[in-house]
Amino acid sequence: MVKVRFAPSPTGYLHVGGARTALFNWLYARNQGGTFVLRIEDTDQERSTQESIDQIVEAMTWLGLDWDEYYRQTDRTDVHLEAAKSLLENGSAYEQDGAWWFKVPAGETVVHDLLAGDVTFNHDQIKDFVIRRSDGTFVYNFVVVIDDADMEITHVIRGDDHLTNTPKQIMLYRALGRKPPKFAHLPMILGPDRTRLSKRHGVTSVLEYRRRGFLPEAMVNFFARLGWSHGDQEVFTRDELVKLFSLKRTGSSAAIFDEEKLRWLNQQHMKLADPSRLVDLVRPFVIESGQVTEEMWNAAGDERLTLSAELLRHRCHTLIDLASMMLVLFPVEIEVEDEIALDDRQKEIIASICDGFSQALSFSHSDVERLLHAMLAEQGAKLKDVAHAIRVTTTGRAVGPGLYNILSVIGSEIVVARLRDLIRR
RNA sequence: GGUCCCGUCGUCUAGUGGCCUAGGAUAUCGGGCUCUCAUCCCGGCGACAGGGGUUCGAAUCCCCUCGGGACCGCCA
Repeated sequence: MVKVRFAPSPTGYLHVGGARTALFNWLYARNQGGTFVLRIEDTDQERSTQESIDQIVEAMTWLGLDWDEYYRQTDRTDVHLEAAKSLLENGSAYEQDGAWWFKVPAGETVVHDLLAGDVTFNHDQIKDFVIRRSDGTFVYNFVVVIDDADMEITHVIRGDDHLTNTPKQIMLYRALGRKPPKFAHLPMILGPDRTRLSKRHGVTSVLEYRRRGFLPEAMVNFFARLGWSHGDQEVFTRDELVKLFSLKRTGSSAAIFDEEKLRWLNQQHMKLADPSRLVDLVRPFVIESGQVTEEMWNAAGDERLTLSAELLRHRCHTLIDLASMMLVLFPVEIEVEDEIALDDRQKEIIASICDGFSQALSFSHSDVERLLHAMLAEQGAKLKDVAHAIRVTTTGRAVGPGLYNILSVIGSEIVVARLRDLIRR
């Protein structure tokens, strides 16, 4: 039975490196039908905050990484103390200046890593280390071993910044008479300058990506492909990842976080998403614009919103892009990106189109097409003569979906209002 | 500095001795489609860090060099 854990320290938000580690643990557990534990490593009293815990939980929940068991390390102090005492008693540890130190024995330790292979560490290079601070609290390298052993974690999957800690931990397992778990050290995620990813590389907070309009399934897909692969496939649903995931298919070299590919992947998942879910997801972004009220949103009509989301999602990479495009559906003053000046002839044509539109009983894609062409024929004009002016006036932009489609979802009332406004100017 | 890990197109990767004049994706450039843009389709550019071996044959195995990263804390 597989049991894995993700063990973040609550000293800040969940960053993309941590999320990737969490995901690989979660995928492994779900693929194997095992157990996934979330364990908050809050033994650093100075820097741990409840706010960080809340943020981590929220980010994990957003990504859909659900856990089967939850612990806080500081809740387990009694267990840690018991174990530390036993090390003192059996001579594996000693007290000095109020702190308890683990005595590193002579010899060497081989880490049998599932990803890195066998890595040998000579104990000459490893100094005695503190397991219990003089203030009575315990340090990471110690509690991680006690907890992993106690919770019967079978596989420790974590970033390879922990690889050189591993021999210390294996020594502790031995001194405690416990069997070490299997280890798999994941390559790190680096910034574009190939150094450890940090805040100076821009956005590293998972929840920040939510704010920037990314879909959780796109993030999950992207993180999975940082290190793991399955042939030539790039786009995976969550279920596919669970089904296909394997540590054997995981590489061992560091990867750079490339937002361009994430943006592309986000678009792929927006195209895969159920349109009505997309509407639900984009809603807060539209409201956040400040131009559309809850009432206006509710009055817009689900069908219109769904149709427009389907129409527009091919043209955007994030929910923010989609939200800004959907603004044109509402009776708001739209920002026109380039000024349209009509000659008298064009005014005449558009006025006639407005007349046609305003009498329409229904305004479907084919209604718009029929009406538009009827009016153009009457005026002896071509679509090309006024298409650009109509598009820019009704949507604010020179580019967008097919004209019939976009006019149809905007609706005759708003379309006519915007066009008449143009003629008057 | 010591120890350890890593090194295929700009980026993510496929590749586990012959299927590789190295495949896919992204980005980028060009073409097609379209009222426009996007999607989509077609095509171009673009990599085995370097040097030695081993072998009939090496991106793949070995050694050295170089480059990058991590750890070396009473942080995790």
